[in-house]
Amino acid sequence: MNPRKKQITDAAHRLFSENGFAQTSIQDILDEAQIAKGTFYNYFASKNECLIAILETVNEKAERRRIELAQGENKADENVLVSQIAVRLDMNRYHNLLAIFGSVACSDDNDLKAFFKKNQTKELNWIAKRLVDVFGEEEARHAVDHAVMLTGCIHQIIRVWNLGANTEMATETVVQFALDQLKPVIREGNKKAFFPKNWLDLTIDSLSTDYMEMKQQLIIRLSNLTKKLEKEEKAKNNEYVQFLLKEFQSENPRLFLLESVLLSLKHVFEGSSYELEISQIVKMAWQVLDSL
Amino acid sequence: MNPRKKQITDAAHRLFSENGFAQTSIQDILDEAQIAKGTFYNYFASKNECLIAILETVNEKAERRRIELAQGENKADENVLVSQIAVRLDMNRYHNLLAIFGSVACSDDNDLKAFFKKNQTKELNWIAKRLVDVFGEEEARHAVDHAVMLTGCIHQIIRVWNLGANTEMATETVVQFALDQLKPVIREGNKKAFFPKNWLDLTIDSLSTDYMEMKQQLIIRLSNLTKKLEKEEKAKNNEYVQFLLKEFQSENPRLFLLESVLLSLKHVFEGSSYELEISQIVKMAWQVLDSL
DNA sequence: TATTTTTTATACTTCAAGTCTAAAAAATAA
DNA sequence: TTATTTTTTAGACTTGAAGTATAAAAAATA
Repeated sequence: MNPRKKQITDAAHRLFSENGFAQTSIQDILDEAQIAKGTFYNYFASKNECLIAILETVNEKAERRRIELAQGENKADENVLVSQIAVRLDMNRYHNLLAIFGSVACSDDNDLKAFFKKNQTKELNWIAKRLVDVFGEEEARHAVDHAVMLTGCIHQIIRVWNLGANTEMATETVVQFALDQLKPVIREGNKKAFFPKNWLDLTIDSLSTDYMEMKQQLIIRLSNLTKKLEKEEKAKNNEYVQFLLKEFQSENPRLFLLESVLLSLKHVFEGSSYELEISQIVKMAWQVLDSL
Repeated sequence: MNPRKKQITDAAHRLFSENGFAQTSIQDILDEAQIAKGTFYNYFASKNECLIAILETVNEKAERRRIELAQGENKADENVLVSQIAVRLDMNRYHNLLAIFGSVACSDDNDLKAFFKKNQTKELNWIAKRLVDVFGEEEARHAVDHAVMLTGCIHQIIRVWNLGANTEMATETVVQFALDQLKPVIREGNKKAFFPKNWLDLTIDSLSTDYMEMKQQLIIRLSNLTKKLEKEEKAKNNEYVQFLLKEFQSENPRLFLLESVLLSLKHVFEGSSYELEISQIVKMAWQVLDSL
């Protein structure tokens, strides 16, 4: 990273950790980093952008540490997983990020929101994958469900702990406890999954903020869907999808038509097994429409 | 509630729901409620106070609804519990409160923080109690653990669902799923509990913002502790506790002494079974010290 | 009707975010 | 080295929201 940029993020990082994100003004950062206002705005458009830069370095650090922890170990070793998960919690705590994660929900900055969404999705995906490593292939279909529950438990335990205690609980203890508790759930394999297959992958697709790219992905998903519907000979429902596909691909998509068809689409697929996929597609489509 | 106050909170409530808490300026509220700035500040010292007033009415509504749902039903009926838990989630969703809960973490308003802490503690306590209703007395020792995990799972599932879908998931479905998943955990009774006995009650004690009251509670807890230590003949450790008790009760507590003893206290009890209780007491004590 | 309380309109202060500019300093090219 | 370009600086300026202050009007109460 550009040394001046680093000088700024370092200063901001110190202040955010010590005093909190919302409590730190840009002026504070300027004073701490000993730079002029113009310089700051030369590198960042806002405090939020500066925060993203910081969080990215923290992410990289966490990722490296996780790789280190796995080095030379058996990837099915539960203890490795526990300490790997704890790495991120420790990072959060060390950098006082919990408070920041809170402030983000209140911010209406779309970039920042997208950043956090992407992060969370990545983290869950990673944990799901590792659960399969540890608990075997038969875990695959439920891995996302379990990753979600595991992280939910861990965070809530930490939150509640902090309600009443001022000592810090060792993160590994929490992770280990949550995992132990959930083991009977994980082992009980014959259950119906909550989240649809590939839920997180599909989610990631819709996280792009580049509308051209998003449109491409939308078209891909629509054409996949239409193929699937063709196979199942659901011609009636397929009409809608094919229409959307054609219209989105055309030179000048007619907005009013797309809007109208999107509105009906959800109703058409209500109750079908495609309901969820449709819901994601519709969401993406509206975003693309906004950009047209 | 005073009709004018209600007029203001109603307007604010509308705006918070529609546009979000952070996005609503006080001026917006004045316009919506058709009142002058002075009137607003006549009833609330800040936007946060206004928010608390709103949340209190929502709380009451949720509480009433839960009582209704239990009317004439068997309190051990799992389905009642599920819909009772869902009540609050529906409230949150209906009033768009999730975003608000986020913004609170970023606020440095102590009253607001205390309010949320108290709310969360109450909710967990309530769920823990109800878990005992449904799963029997043998659940008592683990009820808090399970309440924490259950709420953690529920919230995380909803969060992740909202990452990728734009349809709203029926809250009862989520609650039912989480509860079903956790049943093997709940039924496996012979585990070590994570949260100490009465954790939440103890936590509630430390939520008061009235320092006099807090001091009284601190004294009560110290004297309980010293009695317990006496029974166990831990004279050495008891010296510290008894000293603190006497000093806090004295007319003019010597701050420097208290500070110094509090610092050692944690080390003295490190590793003992009192570690957690001590940690809470120390936390309270520091708050009381701040007020002296 | 007289008095007190509440409400209003408006001006004011404070504070932080962010823009703009002209000059100084530093980096780079010739 | 000198000339040119880029980066940095200091500080003035705009905007917008929070919150304070005040005197007059309106409403409630005695």
